[in-house]
Amino acid sequence: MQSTLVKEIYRETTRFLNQKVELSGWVRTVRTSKAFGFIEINDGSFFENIQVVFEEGLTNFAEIGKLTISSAIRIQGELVPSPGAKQPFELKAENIEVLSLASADYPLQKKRHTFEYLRTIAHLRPRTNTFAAVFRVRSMIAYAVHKFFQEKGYVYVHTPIITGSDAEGAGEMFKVTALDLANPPKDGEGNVDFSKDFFGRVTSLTVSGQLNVETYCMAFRKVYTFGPTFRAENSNTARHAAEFWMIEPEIAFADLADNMNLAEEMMKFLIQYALDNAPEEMVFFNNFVDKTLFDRLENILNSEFARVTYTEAVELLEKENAKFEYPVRWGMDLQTEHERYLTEKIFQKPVFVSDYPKGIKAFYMRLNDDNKTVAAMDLLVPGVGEIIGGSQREERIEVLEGRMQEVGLNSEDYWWYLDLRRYGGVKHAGYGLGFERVIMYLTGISNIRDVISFPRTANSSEF
RNA sequence: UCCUCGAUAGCUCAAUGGUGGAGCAACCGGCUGUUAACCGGUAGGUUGUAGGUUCGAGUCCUACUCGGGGAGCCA
Repeated sequence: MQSTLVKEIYRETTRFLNQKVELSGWVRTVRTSKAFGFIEINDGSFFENIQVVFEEGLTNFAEIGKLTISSAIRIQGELVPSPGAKQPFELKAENIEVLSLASADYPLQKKRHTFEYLRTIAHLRPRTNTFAAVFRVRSMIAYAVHKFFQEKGYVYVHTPIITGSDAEGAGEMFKVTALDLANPPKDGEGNVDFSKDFFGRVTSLTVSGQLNVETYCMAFRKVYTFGPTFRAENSNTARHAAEFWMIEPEIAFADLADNMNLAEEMMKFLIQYALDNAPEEMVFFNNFVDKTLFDRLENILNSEFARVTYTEAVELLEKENAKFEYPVRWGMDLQTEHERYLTEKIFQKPVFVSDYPKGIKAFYMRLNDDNKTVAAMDLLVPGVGEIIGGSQREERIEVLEGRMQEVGLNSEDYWWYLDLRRYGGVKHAGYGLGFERVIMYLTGISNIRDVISFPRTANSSEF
């Protein structure tokens, strides 16, 4: 008999009802009585379990009644309507084969566990309802990201993981070296001589694919990256990780407004995709993780994101200065408390904040005509904070070189980046989207460590 | 990295400076439709690590490790 998947049974019930089927899966719970019992199994194909009924007529009835949680079994039987209220159908077992008996000290019990504990058993936590739901949604949303951009004609560019550009200013970098760290070669001044290293220079793990992907943008017009990103910041928060995935679209012949339009359309697409394609998981999140999830997501789908300039945001916030630990004034970067107040209290939905003072933003962002602000934008969302950071890029070479000088960068190190402005450079824009932050936003999970399979944070790289 | 709170049975938590307990899980038994099944019983401990104060420390002090919340940095 050919094995059937639980997902097929749920999605095409009439095809299987009152038919013989074979299932295989892992035991989630066993409830026994003297002459019969129930097993719920999960076969990995679907969020929901299926209930198996077994009776004392089975030759191995006693053995089956003592099955431990997470044991693997194969069942042949008939799919029948269930008299119980909690499931529409159940499998009446005619034969149950024990494929693998799990040790009784299996650490996941039939009870609620804290996320903190589950992080210590990251190799087992995808077997829980919550993490099964999180990681199935994560997989679907990764696909949805590609679907969104590919169907719009974007070219997916694999930018390098190892980079020699050392001074992008996006964060502390992890060094990549093949030198013997116990005995590295030294130069005349006693410093490590990286010219003897594998690449003949200092190299690091990428903190952003942006500078590289801009080059492909000038060839393909619409491009995106989607890959791992590394920051050696000693951040200890619920929304930072040392290794995370980032999506960076870049569009030519486009300005900051086009950039924001794209970001808004993409966010709505991803939300709709999750609701349409993972309904069981999303209902679970709404019931057990964040009871406001559906209200929040529906509100976003049905409304336009707010858009304010930094200057307007500062004016709005200054009226509320009494409420803040750090009062707002023009020229300072917005504190987390200010960002939260904007998106959670004033607008109560996602808000783009644009046109920040040039002094607090990166050198490559396009200088506005006021000479004081740059065409940058952050997307702030309730509960998560900054989920997107982007800008229109400076395409005027003399302005760009001037900005690099202001912030102390050596333009020779960026010769190929500057070349883009020499050879058909046009206005263009792009942004970086933190993939994990999207998953947090879509699921209501509040710690980034719980939306990455094996999170890497400071002092934490077990598994 | 800073502020703050915490770490006790496999898990979630109690225990006034004076004999470390409970619920759940595990194990044994019972139960004819269960739904985190239920009922009875058994076993389970170097109180995060290293020092210190004290007649006596889970409890007080110091350092460290890890975790939660907040901040900085950002995605």
